[in-house]
Amino acid sequence: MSALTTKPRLVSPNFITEIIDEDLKAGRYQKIVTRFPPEPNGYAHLGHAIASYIDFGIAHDYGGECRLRMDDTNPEAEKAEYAQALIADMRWLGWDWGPEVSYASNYFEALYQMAEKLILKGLAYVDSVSPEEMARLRGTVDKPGTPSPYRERSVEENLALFRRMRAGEFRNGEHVLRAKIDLSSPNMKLRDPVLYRIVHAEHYRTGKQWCIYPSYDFAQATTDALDGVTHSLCSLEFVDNRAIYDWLLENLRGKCGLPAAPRPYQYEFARLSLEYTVVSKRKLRKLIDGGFVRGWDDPRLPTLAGQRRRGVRPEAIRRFAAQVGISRTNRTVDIALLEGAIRDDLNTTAPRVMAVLRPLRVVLTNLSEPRPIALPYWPHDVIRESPDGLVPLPSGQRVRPEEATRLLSLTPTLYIEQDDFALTPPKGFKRLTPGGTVRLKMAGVIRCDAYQTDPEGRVTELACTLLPEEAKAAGVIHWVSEEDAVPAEFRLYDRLFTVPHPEAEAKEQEDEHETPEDQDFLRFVNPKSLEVVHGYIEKSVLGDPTDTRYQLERNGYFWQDPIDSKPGALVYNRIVTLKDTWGQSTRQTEEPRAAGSPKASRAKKPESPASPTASPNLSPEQESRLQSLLAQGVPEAEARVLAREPRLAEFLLQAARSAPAAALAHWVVNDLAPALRAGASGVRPEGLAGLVKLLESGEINTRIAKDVLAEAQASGEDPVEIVRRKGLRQVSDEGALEAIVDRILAENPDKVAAYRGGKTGLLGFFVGQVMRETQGQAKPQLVQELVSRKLG
RNA sequence: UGGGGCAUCGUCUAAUGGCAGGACAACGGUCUUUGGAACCGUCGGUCGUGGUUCGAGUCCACGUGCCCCAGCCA
Repeated sequence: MSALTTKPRLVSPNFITEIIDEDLKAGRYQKIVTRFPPEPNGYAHLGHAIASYIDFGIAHDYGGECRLRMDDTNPEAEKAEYAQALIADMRWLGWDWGPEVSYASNYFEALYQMAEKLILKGLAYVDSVSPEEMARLRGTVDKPGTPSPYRERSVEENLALFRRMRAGEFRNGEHVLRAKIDLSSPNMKLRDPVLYRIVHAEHYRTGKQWCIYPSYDFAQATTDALDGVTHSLCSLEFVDNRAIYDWLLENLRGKCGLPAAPRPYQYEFARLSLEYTVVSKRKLRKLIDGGFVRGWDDPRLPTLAGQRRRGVRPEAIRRFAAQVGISRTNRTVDIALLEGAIRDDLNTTAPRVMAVLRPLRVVLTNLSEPRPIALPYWPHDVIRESPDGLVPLPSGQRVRPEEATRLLSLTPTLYIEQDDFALTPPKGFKRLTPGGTVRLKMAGVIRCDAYQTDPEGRVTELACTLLPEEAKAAGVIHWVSEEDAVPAEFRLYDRLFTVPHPEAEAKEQEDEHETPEDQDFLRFVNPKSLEVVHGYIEKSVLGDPTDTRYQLERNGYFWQDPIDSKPGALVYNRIVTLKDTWGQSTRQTEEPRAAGSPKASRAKKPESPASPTASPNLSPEQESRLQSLLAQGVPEAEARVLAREPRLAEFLLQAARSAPAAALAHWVVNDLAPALRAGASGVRPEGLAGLVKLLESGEINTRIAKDVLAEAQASGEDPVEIVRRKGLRQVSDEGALEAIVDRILAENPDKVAAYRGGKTGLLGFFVGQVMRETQGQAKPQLVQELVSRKLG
């Protein structure tokens, strides 16, 4: 807890931190250790960023550690290049994993020993059927698997075979090592999963030292344990694999150098997808190979390399990750959330300078000589909100606001944006028009007196007059003097796809046209995802560090492309646009947000008009049980549930020997059922009956009964005994309750006013307060009556 | 189809059984030498049907929808 107060927490509380809190409280672990285990088979993308944020962030929040581990168990897919890139990306994000990167491949020998241990214990066997045969024998989701003829090999034979596998005596696919678990398990993952397979391939780290490699399941569990991981967080598609994870660790703990306790446990969270892009490595590769983008670091890609090259700062990505948080719900994040995080980050870190992307030449007819102008790097609001009153120069040096300027000059010829002049302005246009005026930012108001056009009618040059300072102008535009103008290329990036969910969209089409290949998502690539224009940027930037991010006023955030930009040939990437409320209203309804979102297909109102009281059909036996229950006064809703579940009905019947069945039924169905089904209820029928009698007599209230029952289920103590031991009793003394009600009302004058103002939902709040105050013992009906009477 | 997971404003996400709140988006306004930022406001939600309860987004039942699992990938 003390660690939390020193640094702000990165990950907001969630279902996993709840588990951690409990584990820590129970003393199960001294220190939290998590891990981020990417496979080095491609470049990290925003999905990795989110996952790493959760793994590293939670470790950070608990003052624990997070290991960065290369999950390199498949030599055919992995490369040193990818591992290096992954490490660089994680470092860029700012994560700290201590001095060493962990590698699954470092543990190959230890893992091998554990596999032999499993063989020795008769828990693993060498199978020698073909892959096709194994698939056939595994059965299907509704047919159990059948044992392979090799399943009952002796320990000696298995051991000998496994050692020969390691020695390289067999070809790929001839044998595998399998865990002997359960071939008829409804969980397909448990049907004797493969632990080791033969792969004659060169591993980027271990070379040809090995020709057998551990599978994902075997490696995850074992390397987690070896790394000292306490909480192993992974994504939701591995929920079924957790059973293997637990099986392995339960059988391996205390052996082969693994501690008997504590051991790591796996917890899963949802991955997220992002609109207007794809993240699967296969699809990214298709975009690259198909020439749609220029490489893994193309600024349009969701790869971290791409985002970095685009100019996005790691702070922005972390901000984004913090916002999307962590959950178990499949989600597709609105791209605006990412863009917002990037803008927020840059707004206070990127100095403002001017550049004209699509230049239109302007001649000031009444300006004879250059006029020097000191332009501030920062707008008023950033200056005002600066915590220390200082503001950075592009060099990073913090200075007083009045010193944060650069010197430019207004000259008789200059450039403005083509878009900032309109011959026939749309309604609401606040820029320059023939005969109209506009203010040049920090330089003065001009009036357009004349314009020249080319043969096609395009405006090529404006003749303007510089007006006195008091002149009125509708808007303010940016500009660059010819004398200060440095030519530059500007790369304007837009979304990579024209639809928010290219994969879903492609899938739908596939269903319709039976397209054989899954190439269809490529049809939605946005042909205008990159627009290159040539314009001018003010020369002040020449003296700045090349990695300076700027806001080019009114144009968006930019920085120099770290690879293509050269001193004589500047290239700027647009990191993100500015929010453009004008453009939005003008652009009018273009893309009516294509359907195809995963949620769009979620039937909002499925509406089953058929049967309002849809109850499943009962077998004759269940039907007769139902009738007998009804005869004993059990309400129909409960009776139906009980009729279908003999175990519950039996419990009720036993309890009903000493209390009325009608009063018992809902307790059995609503409160006890889950534990009863699992055969793990600590409450016996007589216990429930006793409790219900107390309730019926008015000695206790439902609140108390519920709490006591929950406690009894967990501890096995008799509920009536708990009531007695704790001295629980319903308080229905009106005078006593009234005093408490009065106090609660007096303590919350604002809520009282709100209630009287019509916010009647607050009744529950007041009752809740009184219930809390009396530790659940007040008679709620009475409290409710008192509260509404007093507020009435 | 067997097993598993999930369901809260358009999107993301909160709410020990007790005020359905926040962020993004949208819309409107204030302010602004950026049609930016900031500030204020508006719009808008518990998948459905029953049940338990003084009180249900939360517990129970039955539905509905989406996702994952039948690689010697991870």
